Amino acid sequence: MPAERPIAIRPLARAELPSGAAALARWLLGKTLVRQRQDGRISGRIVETEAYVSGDASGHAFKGKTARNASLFLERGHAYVYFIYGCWFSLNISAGRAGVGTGVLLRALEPLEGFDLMVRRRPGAKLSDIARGPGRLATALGITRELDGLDLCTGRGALWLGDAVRPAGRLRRSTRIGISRETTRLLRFYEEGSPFVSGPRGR
DNA sequence: GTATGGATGTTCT
DNA sequence: GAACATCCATACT
Repeated sequence: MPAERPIAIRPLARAELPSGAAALARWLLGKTLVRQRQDGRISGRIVETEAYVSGDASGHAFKGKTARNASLFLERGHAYVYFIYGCWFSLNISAGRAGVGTGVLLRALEPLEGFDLMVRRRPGAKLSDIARGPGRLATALGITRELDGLDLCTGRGALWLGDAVRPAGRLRRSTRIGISRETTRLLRFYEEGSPFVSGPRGR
């Protein structure tokens, strides 16, 4: 809901982030993503993530480092933004040591601040749909390639990670969505019962 | 409520 | 030329 004043959000330091995509993906649930724009601040609780682990055939880093996926090979806590299906951006967070190539896809947010700013980019969307799904999340927050490679552990700037403002609920896991390889691995994590999670009612 | 298919651009074969 | 970590409108039950 739109807050009159900014919520107090404590920035996360890199040392706090677990290393490894699966560990980071679980740990990020309940944490806060903050998008600072000219016209104000957008923030949300992370309620759904997917891990793309090292050596994972469905991960973009699988075939090695290229110009496109270079940000996945940065030390954990950096943004990897890519363009997909000709229409959408997706936001990932690198999860390993420098040079490894692993990350966490952010799939859905529960809005905390800046709902009006999100609606401006996704006219007509309901609160519960505004950042439900990776493409919608990126659109609602105005995330584009410009943010690719950004360090999210600075506590300031255009995009950064903050601590949970409310503890994460019960954690659930499932197979990942929208991939054609390594489809049986349980590397999608989400908060149980959250209406802000993508997919048909849990899974 | 679910199912289907089109749109769109970048990357890599 | 194909595949792609998706979304939305439309057409159904």
